[in-house]
Amino acid sequence: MSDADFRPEARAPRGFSDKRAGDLRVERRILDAVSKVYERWGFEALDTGAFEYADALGKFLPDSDRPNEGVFALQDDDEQWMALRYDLTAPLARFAAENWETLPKPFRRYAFGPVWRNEKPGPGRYRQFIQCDADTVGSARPEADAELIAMGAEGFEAAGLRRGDYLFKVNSRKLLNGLLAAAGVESQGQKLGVLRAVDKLDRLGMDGVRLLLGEGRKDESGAFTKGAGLNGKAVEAVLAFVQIGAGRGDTLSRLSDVVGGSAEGAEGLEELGRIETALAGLGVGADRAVFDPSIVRGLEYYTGAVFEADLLLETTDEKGNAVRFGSVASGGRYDDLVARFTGQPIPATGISFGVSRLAAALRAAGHNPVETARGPVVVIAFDQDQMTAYFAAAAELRAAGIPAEVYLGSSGMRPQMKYADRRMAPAAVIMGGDEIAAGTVTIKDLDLGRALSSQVADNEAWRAERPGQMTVPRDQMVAAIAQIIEAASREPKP
RNA sequence: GCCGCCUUAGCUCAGUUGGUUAGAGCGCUAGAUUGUGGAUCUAGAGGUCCUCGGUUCGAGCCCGAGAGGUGGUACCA
Repeated sequence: MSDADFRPEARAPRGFSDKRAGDLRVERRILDAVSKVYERWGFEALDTGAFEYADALGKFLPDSDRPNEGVFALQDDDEQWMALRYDLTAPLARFAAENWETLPKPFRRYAFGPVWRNEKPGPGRYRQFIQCDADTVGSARPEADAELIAMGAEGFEAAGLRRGDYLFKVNSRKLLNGLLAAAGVESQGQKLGVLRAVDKLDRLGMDGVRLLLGEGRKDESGAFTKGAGLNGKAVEAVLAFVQIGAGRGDTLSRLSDVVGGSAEGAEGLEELGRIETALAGLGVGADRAVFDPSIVRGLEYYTGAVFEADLLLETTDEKGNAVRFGSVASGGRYDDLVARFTGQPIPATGISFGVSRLAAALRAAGHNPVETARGPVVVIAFDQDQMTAYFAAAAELRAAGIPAEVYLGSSGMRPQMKYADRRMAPAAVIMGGDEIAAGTVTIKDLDLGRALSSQVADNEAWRAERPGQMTVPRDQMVAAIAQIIEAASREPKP
């Protein structure tokens, strides 16, 4: 095949999705609402570039053998590795370290934008997606954690969720660490294994987690997952811990019986107590945030409080099957991340909204149905010699704040009407020879026609009736169309 | 990464034990209707049957490998 014969297949790379007007509107509305909440709480906006030097991103460093493991990386012309950011936290840690001397401390910033992960895509799992984060750098106070939780709850409601649709679950890494220390578990590998096992509680149940805490577990397909290798006593201690149950003050007092004995556990408990006090002051009750020892988050870097928000509302896909969205917001305390750069320990805590996932969840729940985006008023290009008049009419509409366009295809009138219909235009403007000679315009209320069309079976009658059509003096065009649009926004569409 | 299932028109799918020119519905384009959207009728366009290799006189169908999708599992900063 010669080069000239080659035809590329028109397709988006897997894991990357095209978003049309309806999707974008939902997404922007969420970003806008959540950003406003963040600003109201005193977080300043920060935008950093899509790329970071790879060594700033942390654990998953690209190298020449496997440059794109986990991230999308490339080598700059000075041979330094750069990679697309995989979250907004690593760039913040870099920025905070770089500018620490001059920043007001604690530094409170929010950021939103796409992040990229080079991993296997799946349904609802993309290689590019949008996050919206808020972080406080330079405060070790548990109240900073509590504030993020309360603000996250406010963010959900601003984005369109109702109270009761979501629930924050809060825990502290220090509790489990203290418990494991008291049980004699020291190895980092074992601790990580415990985190991963507990993280699967909702899926595998208590028995599955028990196996994963001990020797390991064989799943239905026969694959074997190696366990954390705890002894029987330690396994039962962890299971007793995660079964304490979710709640507020009651949960804290039950927790104190189990982990109060160890120094780190007592410290974690004291911090959760201060979070409880702060949440109470902020008016966040048990209907919006609870303590739940089974929430651990898989990530290694968390050092203290961890939390995530689940959606409680019922959602179904196109086929009516129930869909469970994972957590749509999550976060926690990471006191060591900035120290990677500065050597100085700088405490930090943050929350991250999964905007794309929240948008999908809102749609699935039918809260914010993605309506077909409203199109512009279409000025029919009836007579090529009158284009000046058409552009003038469109300009006049735009000046009045009404989206409008002149049809710029090459088809006749019928396809132009079809075009206006398909764009969901509220109205079409017709200026043929008759109208121009008489100093009038014909305006067609397309919504009215849409509503009437179901009752008309025969095309003769449909055409003769000219539903929703009126002819008005040219200088009343804008007013007439404004009236049509105003009526459309008041009445629900058919 | 590992295991199962799937891949035929833009979409949803049918396609007989392996047999001539691969079909349907929806959608799309045009006409009926030279200045009018929907419905109806008529006509039309649209296919490397995922790819490569093998078996066979003959493969959409059988065999092997690969790719993509999907469900589970592992990982997930």
